[in-house]
Amino acid sequence: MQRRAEVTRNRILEVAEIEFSEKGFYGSRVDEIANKAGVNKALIYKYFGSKEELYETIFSIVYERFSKLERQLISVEGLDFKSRMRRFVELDFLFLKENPTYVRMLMWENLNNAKYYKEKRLGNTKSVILEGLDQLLDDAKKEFDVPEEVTAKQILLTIYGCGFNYFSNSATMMGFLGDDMMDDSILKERIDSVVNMIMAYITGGKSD
Amino acid sequence: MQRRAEVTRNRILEVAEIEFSEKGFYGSRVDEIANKAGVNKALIYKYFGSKEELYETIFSIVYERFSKLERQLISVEGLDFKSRMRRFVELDFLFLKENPTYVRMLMWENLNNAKYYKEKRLGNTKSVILEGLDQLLDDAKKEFDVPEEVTAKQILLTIYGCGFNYFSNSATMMGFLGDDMMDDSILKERIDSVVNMIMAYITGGKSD
DNA sequence: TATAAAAGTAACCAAATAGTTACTTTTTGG
DNA sequence: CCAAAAAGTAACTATTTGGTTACTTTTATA
Repeated sequence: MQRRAEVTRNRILEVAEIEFSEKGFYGSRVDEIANKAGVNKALIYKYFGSKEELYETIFSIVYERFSKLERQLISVEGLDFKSRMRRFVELDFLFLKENPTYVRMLMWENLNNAKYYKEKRLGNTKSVILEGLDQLLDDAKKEFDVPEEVTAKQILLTIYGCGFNYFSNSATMMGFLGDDMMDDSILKERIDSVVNMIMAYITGGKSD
Repeated sequence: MQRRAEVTRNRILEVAEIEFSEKGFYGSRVDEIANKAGVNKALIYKYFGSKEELYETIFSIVYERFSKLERQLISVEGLDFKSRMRRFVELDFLFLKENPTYVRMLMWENLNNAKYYKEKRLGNTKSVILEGLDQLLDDAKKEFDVPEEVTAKQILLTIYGCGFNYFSNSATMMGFLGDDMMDDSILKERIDSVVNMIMAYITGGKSD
């Protein structure tokens, strides 16, 4: 592929990512993607074959960014357990804040019963994350008296649940929170709360 | 409106709820809704005016079910604070499990920047919920030494976040959890974990 | 039971949309 | 510098889709 073609291809990808994340597969129009990319529609079919394959390509790219984050999460650094846990939660929230297209594409994907997610066998990093969190918990057990029921799985569900939901449902949450949920200080409060809650859970309240 | 008309109208509503929750506004086809309801398409326009108004009607109906739950949540019963908190979380999880169309419609709605949610000024019950949770917290303060940073807002975000996300993202979570997330014992484990975590947070680990 | 109103339908339309074909322009290597 | 290959386009098609119109059937009641 020539230089010019790569530039054009990337322009299509950029535009299509925004379109698909905003409107989903059904809501997006190939004509509109072509127009916004300043390109003839036929070129999209030449490069990507079909609307569906274009969508798949975009989803893989966007999901890969999250996979990269997960690889960071498994070896999170910090002086003690709490600061490592804080960093873990912070990295997750920060990623979600800075990657709204990921949040939206994962929502579309879940509404579509994770069709492409399953097809491409993504989510295999998850067991790696669980192992990493398990090791983190082992370290916690040296510092604190961790209750038996505390598992990496439950903690991950809590962090991912609180994190993802904060951003995915912000439109319907906005109203009742009143605040600007994307405001840095509000966000910091939320992160602090999640960290402290998890710490209380893990340490049985004897963390300080 | 005659008896027959009401039956027909309800049949359309039932079918449309499934269609819209499964495929969203753009993915749903008026023709298909008409076919599945065993009705001529023109009748849908006679009753509801447009595809958009039909969607709005459905969304209001589905959201009202959640509003009803919230009215239950504010006056949750129980012997002590922990059992009331448990009941609160249980009711939320149970509702989400039994109302998959609500979960999906709220996801569509959030992807649509809460257009109808805002238009219809839904979510006004949220401040009522916050007040209810505040009163629950006041009761907790009689029993336990509750840290200052603990607020109704943060607890609600945690419960709603963990609850909603568990169901909304189950398709992409399934893979890494391995289990059947809808299995009663797995679900009970999750609820227990959320309750215990919140209790540890609120009581500073001195709940038992 | 006659009739008016309500319930319901067949068949159509205009616009939109995914995808294709035959063509022109640009780039590059010998 | 020129021919072949790659990049890119204009204009088309078949189908789908939201929406409408003119019509028939059913129901209730005076």
